[in-house]
Amino acid sequence: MRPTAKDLAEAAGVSLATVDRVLNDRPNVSKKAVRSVNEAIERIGFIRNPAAVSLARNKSYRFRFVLPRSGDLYLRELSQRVKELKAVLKADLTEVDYVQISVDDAHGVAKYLQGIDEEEIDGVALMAPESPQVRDAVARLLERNIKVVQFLSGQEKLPEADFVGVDNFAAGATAGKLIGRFTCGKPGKVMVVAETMQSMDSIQRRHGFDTKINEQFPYLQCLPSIETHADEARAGQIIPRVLDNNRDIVAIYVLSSEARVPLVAAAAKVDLVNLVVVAHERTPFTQAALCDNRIDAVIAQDPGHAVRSAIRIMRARSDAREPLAAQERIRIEVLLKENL
Amino acid sequence: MRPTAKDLAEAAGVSLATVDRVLNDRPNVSKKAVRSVNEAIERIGFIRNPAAVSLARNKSYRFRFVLPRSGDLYLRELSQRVKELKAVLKADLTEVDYVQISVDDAHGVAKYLQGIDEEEIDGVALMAPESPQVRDAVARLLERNIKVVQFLSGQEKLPEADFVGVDNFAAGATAGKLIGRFTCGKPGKVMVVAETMQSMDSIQRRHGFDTKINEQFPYLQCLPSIETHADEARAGQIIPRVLDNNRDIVAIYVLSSEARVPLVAAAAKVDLVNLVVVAHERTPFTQAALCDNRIDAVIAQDPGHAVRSAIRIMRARSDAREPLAAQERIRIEVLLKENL
DNA sequence: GCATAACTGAGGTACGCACCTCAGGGCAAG
DNA sequence: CTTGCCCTGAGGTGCGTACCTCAGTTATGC
Repeated sequence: MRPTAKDLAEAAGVSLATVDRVLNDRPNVSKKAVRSVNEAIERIGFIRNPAAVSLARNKSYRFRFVLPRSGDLYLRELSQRVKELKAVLKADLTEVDYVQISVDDAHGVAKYLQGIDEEEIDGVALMAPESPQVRDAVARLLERNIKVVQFLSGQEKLPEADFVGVDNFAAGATAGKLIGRFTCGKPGKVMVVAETMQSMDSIQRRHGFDTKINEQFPYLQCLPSIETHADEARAGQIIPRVLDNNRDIVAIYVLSSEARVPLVAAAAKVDLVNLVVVAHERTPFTQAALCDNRIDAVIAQDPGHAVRSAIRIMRARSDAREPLAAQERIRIEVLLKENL
Repeated sequence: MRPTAKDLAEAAGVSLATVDRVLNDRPNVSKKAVRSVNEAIERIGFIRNPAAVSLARNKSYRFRFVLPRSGDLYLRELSQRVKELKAVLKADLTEVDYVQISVDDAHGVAKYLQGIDEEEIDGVALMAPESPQVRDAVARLLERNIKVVQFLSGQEKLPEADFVGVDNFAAGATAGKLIGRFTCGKPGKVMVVAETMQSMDSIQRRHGFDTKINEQFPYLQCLPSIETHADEARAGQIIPRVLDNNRDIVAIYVLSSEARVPLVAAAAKVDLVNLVVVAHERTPFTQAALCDNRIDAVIAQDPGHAVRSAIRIMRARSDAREPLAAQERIRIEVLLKENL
């Protein structure tokens, strides 16, 4: 039979009340009592019954995902995953929702975060770019005991908040490796497209990419990053122009999470099937493009995993538990047509 | 406030006892009562509090992983993951252990399964090759209400039991794609090494591999599968001989889960760095070999995910719930040096 | 040695549900 | 009509923990 708190009290030679005080860090316990209880825990292998804890506390969790307003297909995937989990998690006393705000306006983000009521929200998963204001707002959330997870996006990692997402340097290097090997030693230029090079993710991906290419495939020449600013018209102008001016482009690397706009723009000028194309994130577009060989490989981080992981981490933090690091590492997935 | 069973009784116009009978499928309830309760559930959005259910039932889960006795590094990874989860899951009233038996002896496997006591074990995750005897034994386990998960290994999938693992045809095709693209159009032979071609996984991987190569890289010639039977001495003899007889080998595909033995044998004759090498499963060996370029890519299924998934499925089945299919799909991972 | 603070134990209630008993009502077959 | 069966409600107990009160005990400072 699994030992209960009562057994623990007996084994430690104290009362149930004292056991309770020790287990829940209540004041007015002597060091001696703490010691004897802790020792008894080890000795008899006491483990709190989480179901009973949950029932007695009768506490529920309310988490919010703060996502960018702008965005295309990948963002839709993310919000879709949150919605799906919403239904599932209701059973577990966990309420999840999401909002979309303009993350480019750091001041607005900070203001939004400040407006979050700690009586209503226990944790926030924040997908927003780095800025001093946001850093500050996050720090203040933590002060108010609202757990924060830095979600996918590229703040400089705050040591106080958990991070869910991949190592973007490695992701870029992986893209570089694939482009290098898939181009088979053929010299030429590589077009690199981003939404913006302001964000930490883009910088890190680009850095990993360049490092890999320079080191191992020096006959490939990477062009400066094209920034679309998520503007379809702008992309439709610039990208064909670059393709025109560089007839020896052999590969395209789209390092932003949204590949549709730039690749549709590029397809107006060249047949993507004849180029090596690597993009990020699995979306209906990239998946279809993989299938008909317009894209050769996709570097992805599973949005479902990411959302679940963020929730598990916020829950653990709310319970003052350590999350299981091993389980929460998000993998850099390499998707080919064959392993979709 | 979240509605409780009491609220539900009120809303349905019946007593708590009847609500209980409906919720737990007890006998002696009129169809009318069932209807009005179910309708009230929808109406007020009643959801059982799982913590209270767990506490009241005071039930615990005991699951067993049945793994092969033979095996090298990947098997060690698997058992390691089981051990790790053992400690974590104790908190959740879930006992997990594993045994290793000689899975080649179908009769022995069947006998072992038959000997499992349904009073002691609620679920079995079975990693063993297909055979009529094993199929039969699994069916009898299910009859005794012991949940069964077909774990990673290649039975023909029993429709009654859940399966955790990857699509091995797709895994083989992925390996074929990588070898095809990494060899860059250079004609030559491909050495294919397996432990045995008796098992369903091997057959499917080989089939996927051949299909891909024939379809897209016909200038590559795949040699017949070499079977090592996990015998180091045998591998040390055959593999160098094949390499000697086929000087135009440009790639090696190790389709078994254990890559160490065949690749060490091959390395005695050739420098793996100069060949395209694709293997399966992340182990200390494959990881090190990726790092120093002896292996170009590894096709992997994360053993930690697989173990956790099997446990979640067995738990869901024990609770007569449907597992969440979307979460339990095991990905075919492509590992390069860069995204380890 | 006395006041005060720090500690301890006994006992209770609550959480939401599962599972049990038992009494009584309705209904059909004989 | 009775007998028996199906159905229903009322009420209780227990699961293991959190959290509360209050009386009583032991150290601490002065």
